[in-house]
Amino acid sequence: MTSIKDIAAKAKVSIGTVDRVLHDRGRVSDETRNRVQRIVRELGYRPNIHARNLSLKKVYRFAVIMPRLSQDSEYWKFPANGIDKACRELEMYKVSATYFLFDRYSNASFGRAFREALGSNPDGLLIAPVLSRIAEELIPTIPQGLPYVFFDSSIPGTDCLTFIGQDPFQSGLLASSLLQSITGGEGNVAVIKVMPDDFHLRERIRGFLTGVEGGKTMTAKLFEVDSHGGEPAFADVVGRIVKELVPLKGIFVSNAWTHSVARSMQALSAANGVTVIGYDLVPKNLHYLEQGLIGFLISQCPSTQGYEGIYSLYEHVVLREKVKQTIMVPIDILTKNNVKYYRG
Amino acid sequence: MTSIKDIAAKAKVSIGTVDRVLHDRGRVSDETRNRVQRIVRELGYRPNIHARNLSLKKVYRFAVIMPRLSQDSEYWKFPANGIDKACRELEMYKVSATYFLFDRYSNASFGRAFREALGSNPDGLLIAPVLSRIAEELIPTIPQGLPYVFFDSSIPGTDCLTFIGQDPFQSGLLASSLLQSITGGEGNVAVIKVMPDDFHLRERIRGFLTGVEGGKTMTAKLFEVDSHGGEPAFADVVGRIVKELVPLKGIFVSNAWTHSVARSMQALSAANGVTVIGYDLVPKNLHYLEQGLIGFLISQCPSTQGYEGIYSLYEHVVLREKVKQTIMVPIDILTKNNVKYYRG
DNA sequence: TGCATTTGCGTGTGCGTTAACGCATCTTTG
DNA sequence: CAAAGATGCGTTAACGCACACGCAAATGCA
Repeated sequence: MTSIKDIAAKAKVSIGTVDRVLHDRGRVSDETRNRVQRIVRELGYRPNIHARNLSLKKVYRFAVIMPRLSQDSEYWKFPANGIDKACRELEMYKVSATYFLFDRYSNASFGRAFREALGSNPDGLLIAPVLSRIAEELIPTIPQGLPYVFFDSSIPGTDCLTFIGQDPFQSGLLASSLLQSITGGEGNVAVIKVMPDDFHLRERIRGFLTGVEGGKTMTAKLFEVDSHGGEPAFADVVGRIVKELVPLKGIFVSNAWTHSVARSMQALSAANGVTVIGYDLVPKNLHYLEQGLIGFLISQCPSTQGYEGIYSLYEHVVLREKVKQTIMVPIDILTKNNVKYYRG
Repeated sequence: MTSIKDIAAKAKVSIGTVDRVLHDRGRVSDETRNRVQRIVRELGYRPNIHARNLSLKKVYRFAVIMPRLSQDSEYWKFPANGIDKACRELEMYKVSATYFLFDRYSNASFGRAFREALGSNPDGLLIAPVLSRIAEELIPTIPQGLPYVFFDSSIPGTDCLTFIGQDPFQSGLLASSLLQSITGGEGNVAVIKVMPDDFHLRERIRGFLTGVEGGKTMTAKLFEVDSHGGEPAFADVVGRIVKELVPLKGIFVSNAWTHSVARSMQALSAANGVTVIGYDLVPKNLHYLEQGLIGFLISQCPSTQGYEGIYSLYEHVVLREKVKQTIMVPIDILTKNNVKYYRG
């Protein structure tokens, strides 16, 4: 471990000069600066984090901009758990996170959260840009030099520090592959597109349909349902599915509303022989998975996403290390037999 | 954050006295000791980890006792990766690990590794007690107060700090459930028990058979194969399976030798319509999974096991915190469609 | 030339903990 | 009863870094 002292000795200057070079606070001649910088590189100097934290008074505050925790069947609680866990681990490094939550269906609400977050003068942003239209508009207003990390979904063309998420196309492909294994590659399956949709959700469906096309003789039919309609809307679409597709082998649901489909299937006594595949280990889905009314859930490691998001900011802002540009989380397959070992 | 200074002030003693009380190195009157201890409790004092590390010269060395990395189809490289990752993260806390590898099939070799590990005077042990007989014998010789963590498998009746592993029974149950979904709950499946076996492996098979019994009309037949016989032994048993069980719907392999089964199935051109389920993301299994000759692999998050093992020791020895008694890792289901997002 | 400002650098202090050291008091021992 | 040891406690120097301060020398400006 080379310390600032070793550098100073080798460069024949004082530690004060080395400090000025490292922190770029001027008052150093070009010649000295270059010499010190060369030696820093040569010795692979990395500041001792303990010494730094001992002397540093600065606290690091990260702003988290994401949907309200209760929305999407309480899905957002999971990323929040990961964020909280990371903050607990990094507490001694003076890292903290503040939430700015928005209504997942309101651009105005996103805008408010976004502005409030920036107004709090944070050291970094962790954003779930589920409302891509408004996010795309506001991202450029982030001050130069303020790092921001996307999780869940991304906004192309921005220079975010890191993106953490799942490959939605591949997850759809996986779902279709599972369903084909079970049906023997034959029969009717329904694809439920839950509206309002977003890029992520469309990619899942595209992946699923691509898988079906590449398979044998399984046929898939797309159904749309507006989630604002709540349970009745799902009951309605499931009713249509059961009537139209005979014999029905499986249903693919494009997001966490899977439980509403399972519930409707149960209500119609139509669940027998039909495999329901959907997304996310939210409490209601867990219930139907355990009952056997949902066959598989695909999980996108939401708490990991939150956790890694904070860590990415920490490594960049506090440790000043290079961080990964993208972190793809695993596509976890959950059944009633392994679900108890996943915590989201 | 209350510091040792605050305690000293409140107790009207010097920080030296507080330090002596905290570290229990005598030379303090009972009255003073009690007063200080009370204040420590009242103020909820926790040492500042940065200050501690800055002043501490002690390095923590953990000894890792596990099979040679090349064994079990290179399975053990994965836990080693997790261990290395943890060590990299904890490098600044002066934590390091030393490997003491043994031959997975030799009690004498385990004994040697064990004695060498103890001889190196470590601050903690991380052990994969795959040779349960000899391990059971040697564990009691661990000096009092030296913490040890088991991963992969456990030795009941010992007071290890933590056990990290997977529920093997449940993983077998999961495998049978997957196979029943695919076969529609009917037809013949083969169960391959790879010898020499151990508790873990037997539990997986017990789980699988329990699942089959609870199902519909699927019938399972058990086959044993000695892994010392290598590829020919597997070719032989697969030949028998294909001949005996007609029509064959699936094969469950109890450990990482799954690739040899897939290979033999391919050689016999008997892979069509047969779903092979086995364990562990070792390189050869990955290959056959991608080819579609292995349908599912069950992974036990081996790198996580190594990672968590080191962390458990770290938290106990360095931070002196309470740690979890058992950590059950998820039962990951891998297919060719999601495998690329798992790194073991 | 004289004075003010800037530039280049070294010094010193604080952060909280550890642990070696040392100074008084007592207590035991020959 | 003096010497030797034990007891109870305070003092202080690291540990590596951040940052304020201050002192010369160099430079600018009149």
